[in-house]
Formats: sequence, C-alpha cells, structure tokens
Amino acid sequence: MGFAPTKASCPDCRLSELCLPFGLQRNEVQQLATIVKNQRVLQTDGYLYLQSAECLHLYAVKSGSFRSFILNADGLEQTIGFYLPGEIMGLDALQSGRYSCSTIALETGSVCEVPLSRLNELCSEIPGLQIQMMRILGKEIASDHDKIVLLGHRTAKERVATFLLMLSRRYGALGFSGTTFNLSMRRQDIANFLGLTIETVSRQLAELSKQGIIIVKQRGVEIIDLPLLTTIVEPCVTHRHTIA
Amino acid sequence: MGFAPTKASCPDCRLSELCLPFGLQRNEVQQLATIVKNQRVLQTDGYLYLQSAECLHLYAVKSGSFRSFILNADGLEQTIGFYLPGEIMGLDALQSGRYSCSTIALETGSVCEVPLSRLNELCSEIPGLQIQMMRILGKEIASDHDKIVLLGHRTAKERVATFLLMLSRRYGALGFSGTTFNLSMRRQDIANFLGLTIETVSRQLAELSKQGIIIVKQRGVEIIDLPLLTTIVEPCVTHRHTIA
DNA sequence: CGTGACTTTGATCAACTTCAAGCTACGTGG
DNA sequence: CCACGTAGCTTGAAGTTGATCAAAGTCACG
Repeated sequence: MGFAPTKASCPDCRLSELCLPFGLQRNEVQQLATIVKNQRVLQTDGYLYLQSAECLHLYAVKSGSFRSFILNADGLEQTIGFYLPGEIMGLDALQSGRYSCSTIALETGSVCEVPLSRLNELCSEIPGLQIQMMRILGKEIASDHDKIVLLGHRTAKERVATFLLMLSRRYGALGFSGTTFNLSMRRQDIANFLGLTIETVSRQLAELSKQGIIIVKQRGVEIIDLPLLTTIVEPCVTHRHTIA
Repeated sequence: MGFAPTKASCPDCRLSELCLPFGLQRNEVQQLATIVKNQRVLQTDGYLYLQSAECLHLYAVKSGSFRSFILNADGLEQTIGFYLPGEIMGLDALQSGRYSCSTIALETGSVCEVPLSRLNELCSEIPGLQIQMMRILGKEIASDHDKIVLLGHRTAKERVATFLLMLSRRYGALGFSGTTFNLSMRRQDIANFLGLTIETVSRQLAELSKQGIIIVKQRGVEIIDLPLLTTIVEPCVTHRHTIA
C-alpha cells in the first residue's frame, strides 16, 4: 500500500495538490522545492523522530505510512494518529520547538524533509504558503477534534467502524480504492489508537464480518456495505427507533 | 472567576504575554491592536459562534470562560475544550473556513474579535506575528493530543484528577491561585468533556475528597495535596509495585 | 417558603477488559 | 521440503469498571 517511492520534487510530485504546494503558483512551488530535501527513506519500525527531540524539520509523507504516539511517564504508549502520503508530520512541535510525540514507519516509506526555519522565511515571502500552512494546521486541529469525539462518546463497534471509514476516505482521496485496502498497522496499533484492547478490536471486526459489512483477511480489508458501515458511525434517530 | 472586563487594547492588556502579542515589538503590538475589535460581551450560555457558520473572526478570551463542543448527527454534544483568558478560539475553522464546533460562555465574559483576513495580511507584514500564530496553533494541537491521551487510556479517577490539574496549571499561569478556584462549568460539562457520566464525576470528586486530596463545595475546589493528585495522573512504576 | 436546576448517593446492569488457550501465517534451519 | 518457533491474531470465560436507573439532597432565586 502507498505510493512507490519517487524522486519527484514538489512541482512534479503527484501529491502536490494535497500537500504544502496546494494553492501556490508554479514558480512559488519551485521556490518551495528548493528548501525541501528529497528524501529520507525509512524501513518498517524505523523512527522518523523521537518525542522531546528538538524540532528542526517538518516532514511530509511521500510514500508508505506512519504512526505517531506519546509515551507516558509510566512507559505506556498512546497512538495519536496515522499518516498517509501527502500529510504533514511534526506540527505538534510548533509550540515548544520539541516534538511532543514519536513517529515511526509502519512499512517501508519515504518522507520529504522541510527545514522549519526556511519554511517560516518562505511563508513571509509567499502569502499563499502561509495560508496553506494555516489550512494544514487547521486540518490537524479539526481532525484531532474528531478523534476526541471518537474517544469520548463512542462504543467499541462505532470506534472500529469509524476507523475503517477514516481510512477508506483517506485512501479514496489519494486515488486508491476506498473499499479494498491493506491495513499497514497491527491490531495492537489500532486498539491503542481507539482506546480499546486488541481483543475487542478483533471481536468487533469479526462481528462486522459476520454481519456481511466487511471482509477481513489478516491485514486485508474489503468494505462490502459502505452505507451500512456509515450508519453504525452515525446512528441517526431514524435508525434507532426502528418501529415506533 | 476570570478577569474583570476591561477596555484595555493589546498594548495595555495584561494578557498580552499569553495572547497574540507575545514576542512582538511594541509598535507591532500597536499595529495588531488596530485590527482587533474590542470587545464583545457575552452573558452566561450566550453563543460566541455556531458550528458550521462561516468563520470571519478568531476570538481571544479577555475575561470569563468558554466551552466549545461538537454536535453529532444524532444531536448529542461532545465538549472539545474549555477556554480561559488569553486563549484563542476558532482555530479549528482555519481549514474549511467554517467553525467545526460551537462555543458558548460559561459565565459573563468578553472576547476580542480578530478579523481573519486582516490577521493574515498582518502576518505577512510582521514575521513575529506569523511565528506566534504558528506557536498558538502548535499549542492547540499539542493540547488536543493530551486530550486524546486522556480519553484513550485513563480511568475515571485519572481523568477527573487530570482535569483538576489542567485547570490548576492554567489558572496558575494566569496569576490566579492554582490550588483554590471555582469551576465555571457544570458537572455535566466536565463529564461530557471527560467522556464520563455526571454520576461518575460526582463519585470521583467525592472519592478524592474522602482521601483528603481535595475539598469540593459545589463549584468551589481546593486542592489540598497537589503532589498526591499528580501521582494519580501519572501512576509511575515505583508507585505501583509498592512492596515487591 | 416553594420551585426548579443541579448534584449526590445507592443499586443494578452491560460493555469492555483481563486472563487464558488455541490458531494462522511466515521465516528459519535441519 | 518440512518441522519448528515465533509474532500476531482470534476466541472463550470470568471479572471490573463505569453506565444506567432511581431517588433523595442541596442551593439559588423568585
């Protein structure tokens, strides 16, 4: 899963419409490309950066997928999110200048390295880039809010269904199939992300299979009944009172 | 609780070190003040803005406190966060241009209204302001991540303890007492924010009282044993294996 | 003093976790 | 090529935490 690695720099990158260059003029994208270091390659379980390390770069996913997590004082992980191609990692460091989470590769992948200081300079020169940065930051915030809703008031089944839909939409936006894809993360990662145990995730996936809504074969997932999966996530009033 | 309303504009505002002006030159602060509309006053339960309304302004809390929440398709609320003086509201709208949550006043309070378009222009002119905006956005992201950790892997007691500590630190940073304060939100709001029920919050507060860690009297809270409260939030390995 | 909103407390119940065992896929070495 | 080992996943049974249901208590305000 994921784009095959490529050396294409921003003006020729197929992800440019999802990534930093979105909304920029062609010459502005070229300017941006001059500060972006292509590309760092990571193997499965390789660390992109470590929690509390100094943040000198932001990273854009070029291929593969990544997982970011926070380590508690008691040594337990909480997965914060998964990143797919075109998404920006490291934004949580903008306040303190240090990464507040660690990020590792879920599979072989590559990233573009964007020096933070140069990016800030360029934002002053290119208003469109500054706007796009705000948009990207706003997106991160909005998506974190969605996660808060997910963890705050959802049953196990709703969480698992939401997780699948989230991936479905994001793969779809990348031009991949939104109904058939491989999970690049382990059950453990999913469980941790959703605030559940691995057993509960397994059971809910089995349940969804039994209902004919999805087919699961190890890491492989196929969504059979997308509308039904959606109603699980947003149980509308009309679906609850089926009779009355 | 909260600052008494004041008409002071940015250069004279006692919150300037926490708010947008942080890190700016005096003349830059004055420039910023020209675009900030002082001030909109809200009564308890008054809406500052509504979910999915067009976002034309960001808001800085000048006095009082606020609560933001997302309304689900099925009509239930999830409280996303509480805002105290100096904090910026509306950042979740930067992606789509529409607020992704609603925000209401928990008590009588006031806000500074910052037109988004003018702010973007000014960010291009004042590099320090652009940096500070990034810092503020990064802070929002980092604090959202903390909430995700909270909701993902914490027991009811840990959640309530964390909530109290969060408020304690923020009130402290504002120059108020970090150990004695009034909750401006109802139990219902706390419960909803923490992903618990109102009964559970009540019981956990009672429990903490019984242990002599806090004193609760309606909305009033006094933290008696701050260190102990902290160990509840971060149960270190050394505290778990008390004997072995 | 009475009303209504909010909060506390108690008893029961359900969902999810924990503990335990077995299964599957995959890689390695005999 | 197959036996074996291991990591990851699934399934089952028992245990807990927090939710739900119900009722009583407290405070503010008219």
